[in-house]
Amino acid sequence: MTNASYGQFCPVAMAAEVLCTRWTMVLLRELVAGSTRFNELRRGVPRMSPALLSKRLRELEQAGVVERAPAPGAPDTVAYRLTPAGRDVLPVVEAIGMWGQKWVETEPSLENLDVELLMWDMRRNLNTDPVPAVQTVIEFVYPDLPRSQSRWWLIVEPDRTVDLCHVDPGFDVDLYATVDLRTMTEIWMGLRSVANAVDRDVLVLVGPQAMIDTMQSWLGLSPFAAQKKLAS
Amino acid sequence: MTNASYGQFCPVAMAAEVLCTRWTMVLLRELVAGSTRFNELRRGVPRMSPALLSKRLRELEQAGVVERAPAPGAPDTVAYRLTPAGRDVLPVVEAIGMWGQKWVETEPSLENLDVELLMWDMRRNLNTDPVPAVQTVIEFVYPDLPRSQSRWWLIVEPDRTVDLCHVDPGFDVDLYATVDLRTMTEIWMGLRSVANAVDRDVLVLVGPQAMIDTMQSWLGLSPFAAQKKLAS
DNA sequence: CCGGATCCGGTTAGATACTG
DNA sequence: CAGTATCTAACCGGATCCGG
Repeated sequence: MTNASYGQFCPVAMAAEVLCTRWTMVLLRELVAGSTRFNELRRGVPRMSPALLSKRLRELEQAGVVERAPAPGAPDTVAYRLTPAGRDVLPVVEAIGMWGQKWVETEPSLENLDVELLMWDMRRNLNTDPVPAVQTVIEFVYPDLPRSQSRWWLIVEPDRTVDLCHVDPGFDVDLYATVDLRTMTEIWMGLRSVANAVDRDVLVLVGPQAMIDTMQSWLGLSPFAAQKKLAS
Repeated sequence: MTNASYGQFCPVAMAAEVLCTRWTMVLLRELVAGSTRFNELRRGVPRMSPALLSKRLRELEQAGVVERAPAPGAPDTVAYRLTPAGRDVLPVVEAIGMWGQKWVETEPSLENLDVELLMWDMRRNLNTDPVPAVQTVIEFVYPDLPRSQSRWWLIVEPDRTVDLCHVDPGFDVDLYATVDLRTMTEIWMGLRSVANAVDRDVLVLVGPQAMIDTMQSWLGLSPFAAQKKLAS
């Protein structure tokens, strides 16, 4: 209907009609990662226009990949959730991510840094297991960014949920990390280790030695890290 | 350059910029399957315009996924081959194909039948192991198609190479298969078994009983069959 | 035949603003 | 919060043509 189809009965072509339109795979990554609200999805794909996002969500709904439902707790708003078919795109997203991590030249895309996207992803992928079971606050300071974007707080609650603030929440800070955006992005992508960044003084950590020593593990990294090199 | 990028450093987004533009995944399927020549690729994606095919091949070359080289035996023409990065898209193509086989409604796409595409894929995916090591000729007759498209010959040479003809090659035929295009497509996609089609008289096989009995295995099916149902 | 290039009309996507 | 509306730029499909 909206898309002219590839006109093939091959499963690859049939799936590509649904999954390989512009922005769709990136949107699916957001859904797989657990975002459900329209504006939550928008934060994950900030350069996608809301009109196109709305259109893609409707197409995915039509294809049986997502379903719209009233949001729990706010029945007058909408939550988008993956159907069983949608949850089954996880292997596809993983395969694509693995390929990208292994084979795409990172230099050009390291020009497109976005601190909000980075912090948002860190919030989502933080590995809370090694973090003590009391409220823990980590402040990130990016001296190279304008003041309005230079300070971020990750708050791990005792129940292991993670909050992200970009205004001072007023809690005591357990660990300070001062770093430039590019370095932090490289670490998060698995292109560089915490230890290496500390050694070269591009990442400065202030806090309990135990947290510093385990940072590499609780950072969690992107699900695609460990795929390539650690350019050490 | 040609595509506005997603502007994200996430591996999924970076890979999707390269792999998830229109027609690209279907083209990669052809390359993974072993096609190398421009017009050979065109036969695999008959509804893709040659201009766009040319453009995509250049983009994939630029991305390090394919490489152009003089064709062996015809040095004034071109062969497109996958690089190591290109061969590594196989898991992606497989994941997408598996998802399509499992989750895409087949009814609409069964409207887009194409006998040439089907026979071309059969030629490529025929499992020659169970076929005797002498020249073996199988004739497919599609009574529902116009005369110019109704008869096809698959020739398995003693060295296990497979040729496809749509004009009578004049060889003795070992096995005749009379079938309608939709049924044969369903069988090839794994949506229906040979035995079921024979039972319902929509597939008529004439030839040695041994070949008939093993047809389900030497047909080979698409690499994605066996993923779902056999709607029996 | 092979390997494209060129032109043109229709569709899709991006940017920005706005609304219930 | 959850989208529309509108306008413009980019892309795509289809046909045709061209040099070896």
